[in-house]
Amino acid sequence: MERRKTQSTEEILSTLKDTDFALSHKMIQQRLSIEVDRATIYRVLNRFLEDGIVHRVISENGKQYFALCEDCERNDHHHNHFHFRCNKCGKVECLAREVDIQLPAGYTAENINSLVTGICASCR
Amino acid sequence: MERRKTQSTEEILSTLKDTDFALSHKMIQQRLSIEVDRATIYRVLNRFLEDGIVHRVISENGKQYFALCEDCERNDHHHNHFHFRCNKCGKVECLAREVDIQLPAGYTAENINSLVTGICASCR
DNA sequence: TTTATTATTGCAACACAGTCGCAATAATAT
DNA sequence: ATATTATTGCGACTGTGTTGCAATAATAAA
Repeated sequence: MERRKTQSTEEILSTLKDTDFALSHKMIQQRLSIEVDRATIYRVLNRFLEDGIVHRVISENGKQYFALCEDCERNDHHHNHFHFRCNKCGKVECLAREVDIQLPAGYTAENINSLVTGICASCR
Repeated sequence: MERRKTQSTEEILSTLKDTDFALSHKMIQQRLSIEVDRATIYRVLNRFLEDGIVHRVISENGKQYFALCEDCERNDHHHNHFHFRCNKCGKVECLAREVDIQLPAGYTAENINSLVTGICASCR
């Protein structure tokens, strides 16, 4: 199953590259210079996820937000950093701070989703 | 706006008390001995939230899970603990470990949602 | 106990996120 | 230029959570 270079994927990727915070599918759609179907955006993003190009955060509003991976290798992701969503401007940022998980004995972690909501510095 | 003691609220509350992990609205509905409308369950839970009786976690599946507050005062909540959802049995547990938030300068936190998914000890 | 007040409920309808099947399209290989 | 098949758009669908409204029921007052 090879991946093909299409206008949609290119556009979505460059949108993500142009932004230094995480985006919901809707935010992405609005920023695209071409019209792309909702379902397609989700499919592209899910492909990016599989390929380790982006990571995903779930916010308290139940929505998915996507952001480019910074220093991830295909099989060595470290997305155990905190995220922050501003209740005013709605931006979801990746925070530098890492989450140090210490699970009880016998528990194994597969995924971490850590999000703090509040007011960001520029909205204060 | 006083609160009234109804069969629904009593049932939902005791369901939460009987369980040592967080429940989705559906899990609650299934555990009730009486039939309660979906909307009512949500309304009751949201009232509980307002009153500081329960706290809510959002999981990676986008669903809300509710659990009784343990040592919370009405105006002094500390829900900055981690949660864990098992990918096998689906249980969402509150972990003892607290999250120590250290936000960048100028940021203020209002809410924390920290969830780790994986496999729990009993499902391993 | 009866009556009045109003919080709560059930129902239906809704908004929204995310997914999926399918036929049409377009990117790559031949 | 042609064949292959990944990708797309469309529509339909599932599920979560919310809301308006009239009916019900819990409490207070008489």
